[in-house]
Amino acid sequence: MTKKLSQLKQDFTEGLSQISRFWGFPKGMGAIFAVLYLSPIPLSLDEIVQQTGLTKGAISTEVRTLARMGLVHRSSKLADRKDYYEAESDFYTSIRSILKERQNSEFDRALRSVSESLQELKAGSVSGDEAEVQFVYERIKALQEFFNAIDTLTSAVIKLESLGLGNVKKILSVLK
Amino acid sequence: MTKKLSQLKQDFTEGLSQISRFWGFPKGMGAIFAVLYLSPIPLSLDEIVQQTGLTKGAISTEVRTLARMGLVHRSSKLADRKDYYEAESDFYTSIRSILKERQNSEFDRALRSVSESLQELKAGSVSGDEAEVQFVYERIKALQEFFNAIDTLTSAVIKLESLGLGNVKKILSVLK
DNA sequence: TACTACGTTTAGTAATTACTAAACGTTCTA
DNA sequence: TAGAACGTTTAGTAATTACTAAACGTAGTA
Repeated sequence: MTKKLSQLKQDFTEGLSQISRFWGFPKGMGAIFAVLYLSPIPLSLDEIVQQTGLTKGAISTEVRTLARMGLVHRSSKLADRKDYYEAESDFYTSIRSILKERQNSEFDRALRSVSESLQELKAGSVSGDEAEVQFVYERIKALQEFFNAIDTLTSAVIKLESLGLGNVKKILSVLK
Repeated sequence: MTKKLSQLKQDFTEGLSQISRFWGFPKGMGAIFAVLYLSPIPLSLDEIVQQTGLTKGAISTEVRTLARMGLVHRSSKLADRKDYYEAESDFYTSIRSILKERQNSEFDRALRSVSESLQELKAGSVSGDEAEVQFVYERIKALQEFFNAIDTLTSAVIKLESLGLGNVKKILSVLK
């Protein structure tokens, strides 16, 4: 029982869409990436429209965030006004740029607010039941230390010029 | 300038709500966790209602998923029909159970569909332009290898009886 | 047995997010 | 200068998700 290549591509795209949603991204984003990832040549906006069924507007914005995350790259041909996009094929590279992206986002702001709470407690400028204040202090401190560990870890990953299979293996060997 | 402990707790809760949303969880979930995390004693559903402003229904369901993820624990006092909840305070433990959670979820299904695509290509049961089939095959294979690496890594983390600061440091030392 | 105190489920609503369709601005071409 | 071929923005809609209010089920108490 054979299957058309186009059908296979579609199934694959479907799968990536789900994965995308699972990670909290729009499913359209997964679809766009999938189409680009399976294309041997860079595609224009309109070609992506054709292959995904989404509208130009949606793709225009989503492809931009994909580019910001380093998952796709924009290029252009001389004497052609169209933009072309192709998928980054080294996922380790992508991961790094996603992490980088996330470091200076909303998350950081929220994180900072946790730090602030801790500062206030440290400075003794919080009134309330002594024992409870102490308890809350310990807890928030523990949380912050955890966040710091995560942050250190991601920074380390970002700094690697390539997280490759080699590094993954190294990590594995240390962990067992 | 001093601040009431209750105010500080509220700010902190606000912060965790944002972080929760950032990671694709309902913000209420973050709030519930925050309240439990800052409480020296386990809290009943109704106490959580009071401190978060959410309804019992919502909390009932969300606290359950928190428990499934290993972020909170349910307990009960003798001669008291109420359920009590307290936060897991070792985040490394939490991470492990979250990872465990995720391994047998939607994600796996989607992942398997990718594997299937690969199988079909391997078996030669896909018709289409030869060169393109080959290209698609290479790409999907690369993706799967990446997924496998991730999977191996998370499995390794899950197996550690404790991912502690020690292990984090080990990883760091290997990476640089 | 009926009453109360709880947690859960359900049906509906509010809020958020993903998307569409169409107007728009810019740049190139004639 | 007008027109065409683009990508982008915007205003509105559809779909999804988070939540509320209230009915429900169960177990313990009088």
